[in-house]
Amino acid sequence: MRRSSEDTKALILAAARERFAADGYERATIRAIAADVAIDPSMVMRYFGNKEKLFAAAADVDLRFPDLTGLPRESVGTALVTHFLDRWEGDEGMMILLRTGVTNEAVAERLRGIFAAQLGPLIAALHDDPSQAPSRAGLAASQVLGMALCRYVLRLPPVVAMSREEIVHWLGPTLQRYLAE
Amino acid sequence: MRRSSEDTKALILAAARERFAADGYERATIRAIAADVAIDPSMVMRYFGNKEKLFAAAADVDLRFPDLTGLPRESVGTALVTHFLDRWEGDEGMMILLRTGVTNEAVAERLRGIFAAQLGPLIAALHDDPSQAPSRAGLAASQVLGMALCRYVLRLPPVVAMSREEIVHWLGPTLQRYLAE
DNA sequence: AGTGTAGGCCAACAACTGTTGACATCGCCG
DNA sequence: CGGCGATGTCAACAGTTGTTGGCCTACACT
Repeated sequence: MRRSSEDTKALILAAARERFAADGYERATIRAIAADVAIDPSMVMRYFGNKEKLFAAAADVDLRFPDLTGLPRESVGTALVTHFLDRWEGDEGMMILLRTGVTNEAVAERLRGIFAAQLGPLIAALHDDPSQAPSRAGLAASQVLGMALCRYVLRLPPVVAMSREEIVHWLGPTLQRYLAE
Repeated sequence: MRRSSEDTKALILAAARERFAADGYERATIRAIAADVAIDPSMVMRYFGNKEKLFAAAADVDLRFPDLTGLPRESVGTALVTHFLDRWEGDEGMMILLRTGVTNEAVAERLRGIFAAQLGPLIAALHDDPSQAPSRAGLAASQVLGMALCRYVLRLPPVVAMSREEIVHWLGPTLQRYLAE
């Protein structure tokens, strides 16, 4: 029985996500991805055109920011932390963006775009004076991304060892202050 | 007039630092570094053996943590922020470690070592109950590294636009809470 | 002036990369 | 049964990378 075109395309994409998340853009080779699916590298080219397009498909993730407007104002901090922990542990998308964004200017630009288009407005809606919103969003991003960096990328042992509750307990008030105070 | 051996070696090292800081390990090629110094790539090999050793020389940075024990207890937070801002703006060492540590396991391991050997004890000395020190150090690292990531690596515009004073104003209390409360 | 040597260049290597085009084979449909 | 399109393989390409060894050449010293 042969696989359908869509099936192998999905297999390739899954393998590519893993490789890009684990190794970054340069070290995730098309040959390695193809080997993971036990397939010829030329298949990857046929289905995705070239490496850049394959990466674009693999890195097409939706941050799915939650709607904070319905929440009691004093709990936006914890809400954001828990959401991001879920997001990071859910799939490899976040890891891909961070691992590659650090050395790939195009991805960094994309992160700036996501940040400005999605997180900024979200924060702006919370506050009376919207002029402070970008700075506040930036501060929040720094703490959230820093936690992700230490826990999921650099794997600092004490940070890995912390429970979700501990992280929420410590980061919640920080984000609360950055966002709403 | 010919250059002395030590001179060119220093030139190569300086160019390597720039390239590794700007491009990361993979994309910083020996040929590019050599071209920056207007020299033949084989010279780089002669002076540093191979690329790994060149990188080791370029990434041999000292974090130079400050001595917090003499400080009034309530100002350790701001002291740590200002120190790290200085450190990041001083030379390329920090940038090299972060850019490469994200995709290079050996550098990540080294960061874990630095963290455990230098930041951990520093924090432990501040607190009565030393069992909490690793978690606290991890939290502090997450905020400091996250700020560096957003400001110097990803260059999120609002974070870049913030002044040193603003950053100290916002991060100081956060670190103070993580470290000493 | 002759010579040894430190500093530097050149050409080439093997390995690896993304990418391409020609060829094989399975399975459906007439 | 025969053919044809979809699925997949093979071999090779051109470029880049780290790395090597042989060669040149300016300069200090006798």
